[in-house]
Amino acid sequence: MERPIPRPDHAPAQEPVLTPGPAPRGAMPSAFPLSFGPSPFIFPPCRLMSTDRKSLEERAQMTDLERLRHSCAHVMATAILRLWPNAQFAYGPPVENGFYYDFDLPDHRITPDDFEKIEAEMKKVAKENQKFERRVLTRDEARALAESGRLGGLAERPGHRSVFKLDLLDKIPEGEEISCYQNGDFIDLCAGPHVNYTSKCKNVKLMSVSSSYYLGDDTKPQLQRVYGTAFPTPEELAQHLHNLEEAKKRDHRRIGREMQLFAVDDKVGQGLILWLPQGAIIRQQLQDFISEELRKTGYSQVFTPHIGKLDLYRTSGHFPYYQESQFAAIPERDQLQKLADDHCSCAELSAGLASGEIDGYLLKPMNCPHHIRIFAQSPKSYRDLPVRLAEFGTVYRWEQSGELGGMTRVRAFTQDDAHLFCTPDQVGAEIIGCLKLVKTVLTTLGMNDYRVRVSLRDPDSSKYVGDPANWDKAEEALRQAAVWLGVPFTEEPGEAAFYGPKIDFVVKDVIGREWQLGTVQVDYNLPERFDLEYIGADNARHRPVMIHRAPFGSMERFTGVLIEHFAGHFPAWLAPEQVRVLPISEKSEAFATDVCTRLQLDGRRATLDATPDKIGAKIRTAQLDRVPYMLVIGEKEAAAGAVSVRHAKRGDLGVRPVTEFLNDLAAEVAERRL
RNA sequence: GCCAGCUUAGCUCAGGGGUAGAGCAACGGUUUUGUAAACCGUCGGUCGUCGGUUCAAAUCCGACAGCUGGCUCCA
Repeated sequence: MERPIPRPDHAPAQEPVLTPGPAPRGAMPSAFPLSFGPSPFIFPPCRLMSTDRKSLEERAQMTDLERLRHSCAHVMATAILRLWPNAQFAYGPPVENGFYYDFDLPDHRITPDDFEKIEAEMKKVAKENQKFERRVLTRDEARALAESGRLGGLAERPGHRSVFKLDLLDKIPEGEEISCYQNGDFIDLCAGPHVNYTSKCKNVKLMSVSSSYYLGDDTKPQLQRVYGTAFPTPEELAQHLHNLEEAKKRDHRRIGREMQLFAVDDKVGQGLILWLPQGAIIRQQLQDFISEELRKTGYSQVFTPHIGKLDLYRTSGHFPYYQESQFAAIPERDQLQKLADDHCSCAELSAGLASGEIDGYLLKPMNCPHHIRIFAQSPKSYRDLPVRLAEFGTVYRWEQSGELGGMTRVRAFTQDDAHLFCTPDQVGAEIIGCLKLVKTVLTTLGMNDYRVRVSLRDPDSSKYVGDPANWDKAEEALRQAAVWLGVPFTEEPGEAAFYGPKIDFVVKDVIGREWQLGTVQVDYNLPERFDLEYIGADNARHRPVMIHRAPFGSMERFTGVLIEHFAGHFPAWLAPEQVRVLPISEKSEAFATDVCTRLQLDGRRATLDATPDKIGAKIRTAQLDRVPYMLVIGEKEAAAGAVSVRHAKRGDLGVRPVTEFLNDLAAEVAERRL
């Protein structure tokens, strides 16, 4: 899992760049400049997880619900063993929405069709009301049980050692207490805690089956994993299942299709988002909003191309270190032809591209090298700093096909990117500036349900680039900025990348998965690699500090999260269609057309529903299309020069003069009211 | 990439070795309508693609593509 940490003094070309090697999985390596780390910025499909081993004390702090679910995992294992006695269990923790157990079962593949059978067996185990009994073991006793196949089994299983339990046993540090839990015939290596009797494990439902690698490591054996959920009462279980159904209705993929916001077309390619006209409106509004804020806060907007020379990314380090996360390099046409004439092999081509003997281009995985070269276009004085370069820059990442899906896990995405070049003394103020921007935008959108992670350096380590005094200042600035934000935050020492500390914003999607949105990262490394400098007040050359920031990560992911946040009911300023004018009959159609035209002239996105439907049907259609404002117009309104206003969420708002409605809506849009 | 499940009309889905089904949408007509569904009719699919088994394949088998979930929130 640990990757070598690229240091500026390492020669990139000496790395074994051509051996594909295991792709980084799960927690992405956090070691690269801006970065292919667990940042969105950065890497779309990264979900968050901690890799620290929990202490026994921490484990004992399980909530009651977690304890119940953990016990349910044991009950499920018991049931599965009754059906397939040869199952080898690995581990079965409680997780956020339930529990799972990983096991190897060579003679049978579990499918959802088996759930009924397993659940029935689980109900029997619950009915038998077995007691969960804890026993402390010596390492030798535990080992003997595992050797006989007894651990994670209903009986001794000659010839079937408890292989995973043996391995897990080895992972328990010397001096830590080793214990097992028994319910009925089932004995499992387990730190606990558990509920007292299996009768508590009645309200259970198996949810899904999947595969997983042992320890999440794709070089280890592949196991089957069954997910389940459990609650103290049947009512809570039913409520949970109901909530899941409701959540599915807000899934951005479903709403995106219903509202025709975006599409993924397999003729274009997996993980490549097509913004449909309706979705493009939303994105354009968001970008306009962000750009407006950037102008107010002293950013300069730039544009850069979608590719750059390979050498640029050799210098930045992206190409050598993250090759497996990028689209393949594009060789120069002339050189390619020459190589073809020489009957050069693909291996030679790869090696040539890696070593630099063959020139080429790369679809850009990040915007920073381009921005760095913009900074370097002219000599800089300390008076020029900070330089803030912003771009809605589209970047391309090679994700494994199984990782792709929706707008949150894609292969091409547009970052609301910016790079700030400043003096070490300016870092604190710049960080605060970034956070203010984030807060402005998130507040405007009513998104208050997020948390923040502050990644700090490990004080005992010497692996970091840059002056420790500057790190201290930057870390303190990040911490203060997090406090100032006023949302829950955690400080995570040792989680900083080698090149600088950072702050990440984390939100949950409707299915409860956590995603990183934005990030603000301090970088002492890239200025070094690109030999950036400015002339200080002392007339000497100094190295600037860079800050990477993408408050929303990517427009794709952010829009996906927004769709779910609003369940498709966007505020008027974002809504693809803001107003639908609904004449009651043809008698009032002329006036309705007039109103619609006035709305359009006023800059509103308005349409007229001239179908022969009755008003109830028109309202229903507009409602299902999630149009925020409906204007009902009959003969009364036409006579009075008025409209009857109905809001999709707030219902009937009464009859108002046309001009009043026009002005109010214009103000609502201009102020970006929710 | 790997494992599992899935792919039938624009959408949601039923069916299933022997002439392809429903609702909604779309289109045409009748209705001139007051805050979440008027009525009648019409159109629409080589059942993801390719190959195999069979007298016969949407159905069974295989490959491929795509979609969905998962791939240590540690005994």
